Amino acid sequence: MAKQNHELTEGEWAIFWAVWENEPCAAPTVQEKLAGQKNWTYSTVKTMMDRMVVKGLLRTERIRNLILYSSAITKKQAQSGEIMRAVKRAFDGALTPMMQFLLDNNLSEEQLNELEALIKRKRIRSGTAEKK
Amino acid sequence: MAKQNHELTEGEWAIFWAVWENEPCAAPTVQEKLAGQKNWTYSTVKTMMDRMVVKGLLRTERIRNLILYSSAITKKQAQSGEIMRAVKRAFDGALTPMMQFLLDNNLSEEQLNELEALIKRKRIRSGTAEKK
DNA sequence: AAGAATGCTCTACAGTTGTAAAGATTGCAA
DNA sequence: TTGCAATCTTTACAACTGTAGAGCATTCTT
Repeated sequence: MAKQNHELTEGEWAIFWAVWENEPCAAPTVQEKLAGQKNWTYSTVKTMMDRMVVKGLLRTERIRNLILYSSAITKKQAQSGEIMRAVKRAFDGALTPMMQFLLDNNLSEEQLNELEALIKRKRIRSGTAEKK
Repeated sequence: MAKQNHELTEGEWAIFWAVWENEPCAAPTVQEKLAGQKNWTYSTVKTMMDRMVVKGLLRTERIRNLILYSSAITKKQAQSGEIMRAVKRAFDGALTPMMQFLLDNNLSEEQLNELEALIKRKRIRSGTAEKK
């Protein structure tokens, strides 16, 4: 499988979103899906995608004259990588301080409630007893 | 104040960590503090710092022959920006899905407990009643 | 078969980032 | 006062990223 810990650029993220929704898909498809959001020409999209293939982020499969691209990393991996990148840079690699920060600075009361509910639900799902 | 939403690079983060701990401080100081972690020469550090001044990330004050640097954004701002960047790219800008993701993928049982405790403590601190 | 579409390949270029050598300046010590 | 040490200034360069034009190949249409 593809090597972990790819730091995706802004452009790569945009392309991935389109690819994940449509893979396997051709470069023109990606360009169309992105139009409006990113006003990239076909050339631009194709160049970036080919670079991503070299980096091991996308895979290709040639069908006659058409080149189909697929992601070489899952959305989850990418999301996790992005979070890890933030944690590493901004919180010296420690997740809990980042959570603490979010709690203190970014979450509304409503989001706190939501979060608490998520924790409870997660405990139920995974059958873990709450520590008294 | 400095414009918000600076996307800091890896190198800029490294420099900021040193500056926040020592400001106002001279470039050689930063280089020394970073030695071991980043093996940058004085030239490298100085170049980056001067670029950061141009970008409005650092400020300078000249005392006779010495140039002292200070941060133009707080650690909090930078951390928040880094998180927002991750949320924007990897979670389409929505915080709660990111929290959900963390819960599901990155947090251990122990961290869940810790998190729950943090929420409770925060509620007490801010005097907000828990919604029943 | 010829032209139009469609998709691909090649090449290019400017801005940013990491990286640093070389030279200029200046202030202190002998 | 003369030279060394510390610091600053200038210049450079390669890799990466965003951006895209120009031309080539293939296939569809009439």
